[in-house]
Amino acid sequence: MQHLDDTDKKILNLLQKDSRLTTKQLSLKLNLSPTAVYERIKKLERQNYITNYVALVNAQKIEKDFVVFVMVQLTQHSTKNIEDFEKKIMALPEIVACFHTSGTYDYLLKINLKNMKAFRKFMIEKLTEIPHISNTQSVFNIHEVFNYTALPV
Amino acid sequence: MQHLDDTDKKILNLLQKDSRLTTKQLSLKLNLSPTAVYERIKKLERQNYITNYVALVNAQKIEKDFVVFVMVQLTQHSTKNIEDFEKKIMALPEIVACFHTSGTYDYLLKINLKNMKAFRKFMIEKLTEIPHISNTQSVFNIHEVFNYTALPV
DNA sequence: CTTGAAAGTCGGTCGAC
DNA sequence: GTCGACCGACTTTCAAG
Repeated sequence: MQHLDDTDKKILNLLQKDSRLTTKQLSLKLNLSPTAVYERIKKLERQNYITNYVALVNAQKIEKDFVVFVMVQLTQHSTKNIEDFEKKIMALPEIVACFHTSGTYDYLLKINLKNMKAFRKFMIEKLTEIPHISNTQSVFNIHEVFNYTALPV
Repeated sequence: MQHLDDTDKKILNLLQKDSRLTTKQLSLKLNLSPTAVYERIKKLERQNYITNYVALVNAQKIEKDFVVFVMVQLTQHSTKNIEDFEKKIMALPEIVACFHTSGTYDYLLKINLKNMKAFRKFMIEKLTEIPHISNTQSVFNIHEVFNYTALPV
């Protein structure tokens, strides 16, 4: 499968919103047989268009809805420093995303915590303990307008 | 359920990584009966700890792995302007996340596109068409170190 | 691609502890 | 809270067109 046809795209868009849709339900939406839908999904999985299926958890309910974006500048950009830094970052469960970025700062981190107090503790005890950091800037999330896991196909 | 016990937390952590685990598979990992696991999952769903189940799609395969973070400054912060802006932003499928933030800029947008050319087109034809924007700064993703959908419970 | 059928598994419900 | 048993619905595979 070199490119996806409209039916494949519809399947991907639907499953990105709700992976619990059965082949039967999908077959009704797509005017296809359940077997055909099944074969297409298996193909999408086999060819790695679909990487995995996950449950999404409510950050508020588990008290992890205080979100901060921390931009980090490194002292030097040697391979060793970068590998060192990324390794240390990966070990911190509060950091849910880490992007190596262009611009003034080298990394953009997304942190999920309980509240400001937890953030203060995290910064003092964990992030500033990591070597090679020269400077950070924290941007606080005031309101999450939206944050999709789905990509438009 | 006011608070989650260790078993609930384990279930949430496991399902956040792979929602296709059956109650039977979970029961073996947790030394519990499948029914007990089933009841706990249903409770977690009912009480909105688990909001939904989704398929994750490989951004590379669908040519949407060029990621840019755009920070946006508004001209004025009136309620009308904010509502207006957020509404327009929501209508753009390239924008996969939008956070109202503290600091110099008012919004942090995450954009998924094919390449730089598509980004240029997006900026010229779509983003700058939106009213009330005074200033933007684009930060390009050089490398995604990690980007989890799972939160540590 | 379709239909139909078969086998095995799972989700979901039940009564009982 | 736990468990074992049950049944219908589903997934998954296959044959045939």
